[in-house]
Amino acid sequence: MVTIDRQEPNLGVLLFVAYRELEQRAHDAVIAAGVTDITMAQARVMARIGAHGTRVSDLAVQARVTKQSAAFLVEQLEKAGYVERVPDPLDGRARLVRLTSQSDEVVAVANAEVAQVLGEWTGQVGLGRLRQVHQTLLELCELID
Amino acid sequence: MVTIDRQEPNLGVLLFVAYRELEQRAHDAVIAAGVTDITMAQARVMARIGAHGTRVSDLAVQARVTKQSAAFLVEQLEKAGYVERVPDPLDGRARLVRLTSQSDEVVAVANAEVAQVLGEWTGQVGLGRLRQVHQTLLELCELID
DNA sequence: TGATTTAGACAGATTATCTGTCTAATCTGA
DNA sequence: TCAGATTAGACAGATAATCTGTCTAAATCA
Repeated sequence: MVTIDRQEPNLGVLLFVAYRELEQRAHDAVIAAGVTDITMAQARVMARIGAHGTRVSDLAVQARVTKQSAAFLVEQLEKAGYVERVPDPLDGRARLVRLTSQSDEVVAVANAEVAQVLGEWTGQVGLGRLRQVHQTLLELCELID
Repeated sequence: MVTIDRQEPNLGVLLFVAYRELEQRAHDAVIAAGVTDITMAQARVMARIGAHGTRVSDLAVQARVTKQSAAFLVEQLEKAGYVERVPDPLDGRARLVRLTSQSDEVVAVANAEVAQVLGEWTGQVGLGRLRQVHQTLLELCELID
């Protein structure tokens, strides 16, 4: 019997709070920078688009939504000009979703705010322990995915 | 400049994956146990109800939604019999949301599945490192909340 | 090559979420 | 003490996000 938990707040809540803080702060920063037409759900999908493009079905898996939901969000982002869809040269059925240059500023602002938050977190627990968390979660995610 | 990140997958994504795995596995287990009328959003609120009851506005803050959204989810849970609302003896405006005995089985199943997942995670990274993550997140959440 | 799987599009329904407004109770400060 | 500000929650309405189900075309597999 593993007894890491049982006392509140449990690990699930803690993971949620930390995850949500990072997401909300990044989103708030983007809004503050004048980009007001990207929702959190859209941003969640956007954040999972790889450098060379990602399929909608892969985005769906990574964002933990159905592919229909992911497709809906990608459609909004495309209409707003933040992403484009190009044919996948390796698979005639598929299309790769890619960030457009219009997203560059958004990504930069979001990354800067994430760095800011991580700085605050480092001030609280130290860089070593934050890196331990990162490394451990990395190994856990390998198990999960 | 903090450089814990910059390489994918970043900490935000890792936190999301771990959080979501725990939440989804717990929810799946509850469904598998025959309780099919609790949604993930409802469960998210339910999981934040304290032993002696919690106000809707506090649930809203903890679940990171508006109090209207929290009230809506509590209303569904109340209709389904999983929670009840009682007057708060300390504040005439407020009502405390409490779990009913009908929730006992749900909580037990969810807790058992969480323990199962944590066991799997322990197998992957060891108990010590999992506890480190828990402790560090605890301190980060103090900063955040 | 025929059967199965996969990627995505399309349609429709439901759920979750928000903003805005209102009342009553509590708290605060002069 | 009391008037103003704040807080808890209810009510209404709108929008966003999400799901299930179905379909076609392309790829994979046996």
